Order: sequence, then structure tokens, then C-alpha cells
Amino acid sequence: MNDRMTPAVRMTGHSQRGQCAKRMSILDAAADVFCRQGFAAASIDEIAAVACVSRQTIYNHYREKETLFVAVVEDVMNRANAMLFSVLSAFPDNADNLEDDLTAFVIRLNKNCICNHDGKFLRKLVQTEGERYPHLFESWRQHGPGKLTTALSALLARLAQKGALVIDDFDVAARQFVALSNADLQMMTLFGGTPTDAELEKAARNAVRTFLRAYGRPAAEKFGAEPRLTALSG
Amino acid sequence: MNDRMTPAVRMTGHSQRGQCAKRMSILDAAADVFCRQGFAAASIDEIAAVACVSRQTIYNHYREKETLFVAVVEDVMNRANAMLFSVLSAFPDNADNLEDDLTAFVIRLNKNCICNHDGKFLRKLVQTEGERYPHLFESWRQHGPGKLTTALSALLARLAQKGALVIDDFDVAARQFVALSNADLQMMTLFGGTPTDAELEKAARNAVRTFLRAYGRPAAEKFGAEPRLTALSG
DNA sequence: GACGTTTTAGACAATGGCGCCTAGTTTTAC
DNA sequence: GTAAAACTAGGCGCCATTGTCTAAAACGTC
Repeated sequence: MNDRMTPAVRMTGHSQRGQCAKRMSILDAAADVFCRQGFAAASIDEIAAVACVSRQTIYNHYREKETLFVAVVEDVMNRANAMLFSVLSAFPDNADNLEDDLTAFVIRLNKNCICNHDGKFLRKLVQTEGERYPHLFESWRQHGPGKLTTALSALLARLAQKGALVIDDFDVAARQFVALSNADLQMMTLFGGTPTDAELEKAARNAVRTFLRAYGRPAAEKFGAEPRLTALSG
Repeated sequence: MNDRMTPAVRMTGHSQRGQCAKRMSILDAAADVFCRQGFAAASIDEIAAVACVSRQTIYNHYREKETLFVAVVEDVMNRANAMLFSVLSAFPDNADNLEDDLTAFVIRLNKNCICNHDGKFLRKLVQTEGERYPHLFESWRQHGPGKLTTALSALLARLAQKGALVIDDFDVAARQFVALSNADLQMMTLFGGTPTDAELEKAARNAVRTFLRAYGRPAAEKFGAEPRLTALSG
């Protein structure tokens, strides 16, 4: 009977320690089962078993299966959104060592936003249940990839203004930057596999090198020129 | 005992014309419902209704739900595979007008292999049910994207040998070519939307332009030079 | 027109999940 | 220490679905 007493994942330790822990445990378990089975095939009993919680407790916190589902999606989306914001705030602002800085950024982006658990969960769920929940799809689109490309567009524009890049259409460049960043990993990420650090770095380096070949400074300045040639622009 | 009179795949239209039509009708309807609902949520009754066929007929042709599912996947995969082969066979072999030829190729690739009904169906299904049917995922990977990047790698190498491209790693370039081709469309394709011809052409042009900026002839020849400067290479 | 095959419509049991309820136990608050 | 709240285990009714079965009807062939 008591297969596992695993007391969930984390708890704050104050007053509603138990309740809060239960809630998080349920959310995590539900995310796991929903992601693996899809909404229809996921059973409340299995979620309860994974969460080490009685079925009634789930119905106590979330009125019905659908309520639990949207709560799970909201929870994961909030986490993913915060992480994306955090990663974006570290986009390189400096034209020195642009290739290395961009590579490091792509590594962080892939590792923490796209190839991580939440990112895969959201993509899979949107593709699986997006038809049944259009608002879910729209919300994911605006908060996830939409925000990413919009923000990247502005960040690339800043770099272009400093003379580090030559870009005609910032939105296109942003989408291509994301596409290149995932070119080597999307096959692996699509299904279970998680890339190793070596694979992450290789993928990022390939992506940034090609991106800079296309959008970097023209060849005349690129070869042997110091980055400070057009200094005052920043 | 006479479970199967099915004489393989197609017939000239004599005796069992009706049977073949029923089979195809069932396959099409099942593909539609499986794609929209997923395997678990798809009901045989709905498939029968969409196919305008009695439920018993489905159980007559396919022993159980699972049998029908794998038949559907095989069918769609065969179609998609044939289409991919057809599109790949039209990859530009000539270095003249490379940008236009590549753009036309990308348009065909997106239109007939990636943004079309079968392509979306397979991607969605692999992501939805790949965990339950690993062989399905593996088969799709090898026959679909795997074959695409492998073939593209060889085709790009041929162009590089003619001096039209400068590529260090053909596999990476092939993956990036595919990634760039879908950069503008994947958000639209991920869910219902089908891109218009104008969107298809714009996406292809953006992709090819960036790809050629990165892998095209070096800048010294690129700027203002006629493509015939090194004529004998073609 | 007779015959065999296929399809149809509906009924059928079996299964399993959802959502509710209750009785009993544990945890938390005061 | 006690009362309230939350949790557990299990049972229950309801409903949808799967897969089988049967009798009637449609189809094509001779």
C-alpha cells in the first residue's frame, strides 16, 4: 500500500506547509502524467498515485480534471516565462567577443528554456491539446516564442546599432537566430533525449558561427579589424 | 477464415472496387480523427461516422483500434515518403540562378512535405504517441527528417564541389538549411494554419538569402560580381 | 432470379474512468 | 488538549468506449 512516502519536492516550512506541499506535489505529478499520456489518456488515479496523494485530495484542490489541467499549464508557463525573462536579460550587450558571448547565450537559452523539462512539456502539450484549447495555444505563443522573438528582435537591433551586426529585417533575423539555435537539437529535443553539455555547446557554436557569417560585419571589416572602429555609436 | 482477400495495395477496379474504397475512406477518416483527438480520445464511432461506414466494417478490416492506428501511420508515412523523394529529386543541380532555384526548392519542400496535411499529421502524431510507440518515432525519424537531412547533405556537397557553396560541415549545413526554411513558418505550421503562397515564398526567400550569405561564394566574388566570373565551374 | 459476400444497424457484456460520498485517520490551529 | 480542517481509503452510480454478435439489407456475379 504505502509504495512511496516521498514527501513531494519542496516545502516552505511555515503554516500551510502540508497543503502547499500537496498542491505542488499534485501539480508536478499531473504535469508528468499529462505530458506522458496526454489529457484524455491521463487518469486521475495515476496522478494521485504519482503524487502520493489520495484521489479525493485532488478533487478537493481542483474541482475537476479540466481545472487541474489548466492549473498545471499555468504553473509550468509561469515558471518557463520567468526563466525565459532571466535568460533574455543576460543577452550580450557588448560587441567585444560577440561570438563567444552569443554562444554562451544560446547555450543558456537551449539549456534552460527550450531543451529543459518545462519547455518540452509546453511544446508537447500545445501540440497535443492546442486544438481543444485554443486559448492555451495562443497564450503559449504570446508568452513563449512570441516574446522570445520579439525580445530578440530588439536585442539584435541594439547590437546592429552598435555596428556589430548588419541586419535588414530584425524580426526575420530573430526568428532565424532561434531556428539556427535549435537546428542541431530539435530532433533530440522532440522526444525524450536531453542533450549533453558537449552537444549543447557544439550546437550553439554551429548556430552562432552561421548566424554571424550571415549577419556579422562585412568581410572588409571582419578580417583583422578592431571592434572599436565605430566606437561612439553605442 | 477468409479474413483477408486483400490482394496487396491497389487493384485495377474490377470486383473489389467497393472494398478498396471503404478501406481508403476508413484510413482517411481515422487519420483525421486520430490527428485531431489523439489515439486515446479518438473513438471508433466517430471514425465510422466520418468515414460514413458502419463500426462493424472497421472491425472487419482492422482487428482492433491499435491495428487501425498503425495502418493509418504506415499509410501516411508511405505517402509522405514518396512525396519527399519526389521533391528531393528536383533539388537544383546547377550553379546558375542558385538563389532562385533554391528558393523554388524550399517552396516546394515546405508546401508539399512540411506544411501539408501529412507532414503536420506525422509530426503531431509522433509527438503525441511517440512515447507509447517508440518504433513509430524511430521510423518517422529515419524516413522523414533523417532522410531529408542526409539527402540534403549530399546535395549540398554536390553544389559545393561545383564551387557554388563554401561548406565545411555538410551535415550541419543541411540541418541549418532545413531549420532556416522553417524559421518563418513553424509557428504557423505547428497548429492549424496553412501558409499562403505569398507567405511561403517570403519565408523561402528569407531562408535562402541568409543561407547563401553564410555559405555562398566568398564576399570578394559576391559583391557586384557576375556569376559567370568563374564560368567553367558549372 | 439465386447465391455468396459485404455492409449495416442495433443490442450486448465488459471495462475503466470520472466525480461524489462517507467513515475513519492524521495534521494543524488555538 | 481540543476542535477544526485536511487527508485517506474505499465504495458507488453514471457514462463512454471497446469489441462481439446477430439479423437484415445491399451489392456484385453467375
